[in-house]
Amino acid sequence: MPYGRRMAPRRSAPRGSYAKSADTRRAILDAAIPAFAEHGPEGASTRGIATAAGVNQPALNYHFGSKDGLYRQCAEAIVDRFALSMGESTAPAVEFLAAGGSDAARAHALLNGVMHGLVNTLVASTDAQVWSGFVAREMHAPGEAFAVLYERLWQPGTELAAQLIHAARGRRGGIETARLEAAMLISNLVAFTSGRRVTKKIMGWQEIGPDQLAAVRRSIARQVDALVAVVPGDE
Amino acid sequence: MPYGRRMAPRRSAPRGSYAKSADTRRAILDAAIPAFAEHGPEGASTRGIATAAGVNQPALNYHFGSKDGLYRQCAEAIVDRFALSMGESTAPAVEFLAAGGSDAARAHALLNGVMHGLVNTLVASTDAQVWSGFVAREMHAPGEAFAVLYERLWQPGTELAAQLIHAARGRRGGIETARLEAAMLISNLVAFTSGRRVTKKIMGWQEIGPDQLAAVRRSIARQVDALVAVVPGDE
DNA sequence: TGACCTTTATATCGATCGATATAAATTGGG
DNA sequence: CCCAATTTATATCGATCGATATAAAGGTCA
Repeated sequence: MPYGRRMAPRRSAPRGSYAKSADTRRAILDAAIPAFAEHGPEGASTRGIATAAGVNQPALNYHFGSKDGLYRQCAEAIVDRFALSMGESTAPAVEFLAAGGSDAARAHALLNGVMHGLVNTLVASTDAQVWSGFVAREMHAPGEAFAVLYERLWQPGTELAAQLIHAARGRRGGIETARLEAAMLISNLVAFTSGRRVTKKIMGWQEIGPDQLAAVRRSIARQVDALVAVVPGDE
Repeated sequence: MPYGRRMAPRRSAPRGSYAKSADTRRAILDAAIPAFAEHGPEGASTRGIATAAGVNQPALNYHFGSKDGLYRQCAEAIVDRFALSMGESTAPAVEFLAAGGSDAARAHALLNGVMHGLVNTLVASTDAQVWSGFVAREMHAPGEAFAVLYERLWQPGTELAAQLIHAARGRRGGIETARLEAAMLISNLVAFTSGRRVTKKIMGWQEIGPDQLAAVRRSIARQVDALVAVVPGDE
């Protein structure tokens, strides 16, 4: 029986050097992420994703095992790409905190840098507009990807901002309050990710260009300044 | 042919006094809203909604015409309930603005009142946890309900907050900036609606009780104070 | 109470879903 | 170049989807 041998579906990239396979996987992921973002894990159809990716439908099961497996890999891919985009602005902040840095002014500057990078990644880039639908859905209705997004995105991101707020206050005031304020500070930006369409309509913006980005950065910087200036409990 | 006469499905409440029908409609809506919120308009099944509502599946088509018709009515119901919950805190603010009020301190107080009401409605109430999934999804992936939510929820809500910010600044600074800041101020609260699960996990909160609510209100009030204290362009 | 309208329940249709058995084509190591 | 492993393509399965035709029950008012 020379042909027709059945194979167990793969769950990870092959060891061999079949280069084409990696391209197919990438094409499927690039089609699946916007599909899941728009229609959700239940509403998106494997046939639709396959057509958009230019492959046939069983290719999804072959490369990712199942629809849920593909969904999980989409989450991993989103986190990887987000981390890649944020690395430049978070690396010095992580280094500063790991060294136990206590220079409040430097912490303040690093916090501004991280938020600047976050605005670039989430507001200026068009990729994040696709990711945000995926991420927002998983946040409200936890599914197969919740653990990945929490451990690698939400928790470390919020904690980094919280530590920087705390350090910028000279380590005065509670870290719990700093965490809450970090979560709310980051939440501001959903007005330009998930809520981008509504915000543009309300603001009468045709697009989010340099002028609009500058306005967003000004508003964020003002919030950071106000946040750092007040030590909770001291008021 | 005494039985089996076919009827055109209804699209609105019947004129007569068949009281039971209103109960059925309400039961279907109360089952449909969380179903749509969790699984989306495509992922939620009419059979699942019917079972949860304690009715049979064709009842949905009979009372709401179609799945899309039910989805639209869910949006209307959510906006109605939201408006009912917010009326107490928005009414005096609307009145103040309609009268062309120019007392900046009063505008500041009214803005605090509106945000206080918003925290009560979105963070303290459990209903909003269900609504938020519905609303957030429609915000990112506009569907049958986008127009209703925009015209009756997002646009007037943001505009009210923007006008109050502007008035609290003594009408100095641009109204556009106030609109942007209003949108971002309100966005803060998604950390406790769509993002409630993640925020609770990050904060280590078992529940959002009086202490947690007070912390949220403090943080919002500080943001409002900082917002009003700075007139954009004057810095 | 009887005629009529409204509402609920049953059965079923065609379409589409995710998954898989199977076959064919492609690729890389010897 | 050839054999074996990998990847892609075809066909089809059972399950579930939204919708509707039809039947039965419940309510209203003369």
